[in-house]
Amino acid sequence: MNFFDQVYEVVKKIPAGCVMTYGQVALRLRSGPPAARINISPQFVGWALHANKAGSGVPYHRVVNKDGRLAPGYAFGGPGEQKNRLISEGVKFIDEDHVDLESCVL
DNA sequence: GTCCTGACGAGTA
DNA sequence: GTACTCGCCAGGA
Repeated sequence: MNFFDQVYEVVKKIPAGCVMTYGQVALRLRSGPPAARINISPQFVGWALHANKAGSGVPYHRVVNKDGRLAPGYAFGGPGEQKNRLISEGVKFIDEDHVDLESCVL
């Protein structure tokens, strides 16, 4: 169980229609179960997801940066695809590129 | 075996 | 208010 898997576990727990920021995930890992607690910077959350292969069952399109903006174009077939998945899951967008973080604060 | 990089965020100047 | 720097861990070259 490395920090990779822990990131995946947290992301997997994000319900459909909800989004979480990198910072939120990192914070959750830091304040999670002591046995699994790791000091992680938000940067590595994204990096772990990037290292993960798309299709591993990890809905990492639900992870956005603190502004609620999607990854520049490193996800799936591009930001459009990620956005598409979020919309089809019922995630609200306050802007063309910004998801509504208030719609589901975990 | 070692060095650099990498989807970010928070703090300081 | 804006811009820059540092920190975190693991994988790849």
